[in-house]
Amino acid sequence: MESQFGNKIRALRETQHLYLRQVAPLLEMDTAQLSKIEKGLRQIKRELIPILAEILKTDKDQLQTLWLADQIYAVVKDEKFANEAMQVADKKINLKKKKK
Amino acid sequence: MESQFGNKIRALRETQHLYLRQVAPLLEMDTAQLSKIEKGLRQIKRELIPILAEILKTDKDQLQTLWLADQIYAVVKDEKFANEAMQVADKKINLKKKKK
DNA sequence: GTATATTTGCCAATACTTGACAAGTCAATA
DNA sequence: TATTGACTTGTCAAGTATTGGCAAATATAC
Repeated sequence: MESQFGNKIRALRETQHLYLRQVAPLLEMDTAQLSKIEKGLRQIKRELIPILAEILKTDKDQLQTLWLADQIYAVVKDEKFANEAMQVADKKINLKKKKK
Repeated sequence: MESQFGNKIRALRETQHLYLRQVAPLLEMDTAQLSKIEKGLRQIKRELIPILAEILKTDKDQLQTLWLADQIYAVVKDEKFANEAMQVADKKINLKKKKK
């Protein structure tokens, strides 16, 4: 259930001695929600990531990457052919990139 | 919108000269639904894949892998850091495997 | 034209996710 | 041991998203 994204933002928040109570309102949510997000029980909305990156003075691209990795992981985690499927998906992504 | 899974099962169905009308009822759906699945406009339920594999006399693991690749692709397709995120996710999957 | 195969559009029904709040735990400390 | 502050958990209505089923449209062949 735990998420890399959640772990990361919790670590960042804690090293900066910020409380949920301080961060949550900046994201227009309550502490319960943010707590769940940090523990991987809820998804943060994608559009809040850049805002959060700013609050936590960190790189938004890295946060976005972690967030996306969690999404992927959620899809493949119990799948026997996760690796194979990732390869297939990867091939398609890179084909797409070439096209541009 | 098109899917690798959909393309595959359509190809298999056609080479075997089967009609939607023949296959759909075996999956307890109507032709419209199966048509949409083949075109990638709908998801097939995961548990139907083995049944479909049998109908189409093909390897269920391969179908499952394609299906999963489509799921992954749907998550990452418009993401700038798709590749990086896949790497991160991959690492986590393989960690998990080691644990067992 | 008719017949058969497939596709499309719609929308009610279902399933899934979220937001909001209240009540809970835990740790520190008066 | 009562109080306070930080965080967590549970619940559930409200909000979103997805699906199933049907009817109508289109396509192809004869």
